[in-house]
Amino acid sequence: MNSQDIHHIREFDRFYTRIFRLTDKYHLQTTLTLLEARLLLEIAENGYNTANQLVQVLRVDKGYLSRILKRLEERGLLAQTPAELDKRSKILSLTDAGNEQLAIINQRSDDQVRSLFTNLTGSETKQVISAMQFIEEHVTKIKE
Amino acid sequence: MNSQDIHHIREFDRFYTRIFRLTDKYHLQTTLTLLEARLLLEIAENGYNTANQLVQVLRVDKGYLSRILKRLEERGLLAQTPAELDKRSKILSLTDAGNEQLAIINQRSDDQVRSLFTNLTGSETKQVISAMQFIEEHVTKIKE
DNA sequence: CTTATGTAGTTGACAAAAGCAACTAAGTTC
DNA sequence: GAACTTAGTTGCTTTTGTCAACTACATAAG
Repeated sequence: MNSQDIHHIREFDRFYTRIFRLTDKYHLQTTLTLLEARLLLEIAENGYNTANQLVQVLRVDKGYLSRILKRLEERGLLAQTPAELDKRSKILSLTDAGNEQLAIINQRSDDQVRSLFTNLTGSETKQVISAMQFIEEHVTKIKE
Repeated sequence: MNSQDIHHIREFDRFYTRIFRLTDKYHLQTTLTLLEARLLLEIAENGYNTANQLVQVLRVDKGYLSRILKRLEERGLLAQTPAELDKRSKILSLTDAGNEQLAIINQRSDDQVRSLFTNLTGSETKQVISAMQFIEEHVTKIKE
């Protein structure tokens, strides 16, 4: 891999964080932080249902996470029920209110993605998505 | 744009931030934060040489930035010389020590990019880069 | 010229986010 | 059942980021 290649990739990285950081604002106009929103999503849609799993996948400090989860619970968005198998851990799930919040966030996030692509034709959009999938499939091969 | 499309794009977004966040650590093993490293880069390589320009391009609070620049100056990495044209502003430039730090960061960052791609063949790498460039060219059309 | 208005950067006060380490309670190993 | 590991909690601290007020300079209008 030559230095031109590396240059292109780092260039893309800066581009990406600049442009798509807009998408990071999807939690605005709700009362949730970015991380809180992401937690709801991971719990409800990606099946991560213990604090420990979330620590692994989001690489966040467990103490910090513990507090955030407590806050979400206090706000009635999250339920933490003691696990039967392993009494040290708690099973996380969204309450109805939590699911509603998540739906709002998803809606807003979808809107923002849509607005990022409004200037593209249908076929350009398809090509961008193909490009994304190509990157995803190939770069995922990596061990962490 | 249909909901499948949106799903793919959001999926890519999560993928990207998860994988490439590794790259965000390029400042590690130096004493610089991510933002500090980025500032050095923008000043030395992208020609942004006033605090105000950096505020625009990186979208950071000017008070916060002011403090960070002061810290970089105190550490001998940055020089701030009063501008002749507009005495309110200061022209930013890296000291030799600052350029050395930046070189280290660039080296490290390059290494990390390289390691992200070690499992790809040469032609796969080329294709990933093409995909990145396609995304970059098309999604940049957007007004902010 | 001088008054009004705008701009670049600084500073203080504060709030939110994140990290670290010690701890509890429950599981695991041998 | 003693030694060790693991899931989550709590107290303490640092880092990061926000906001508003302020200074010094710049620019435009009368």
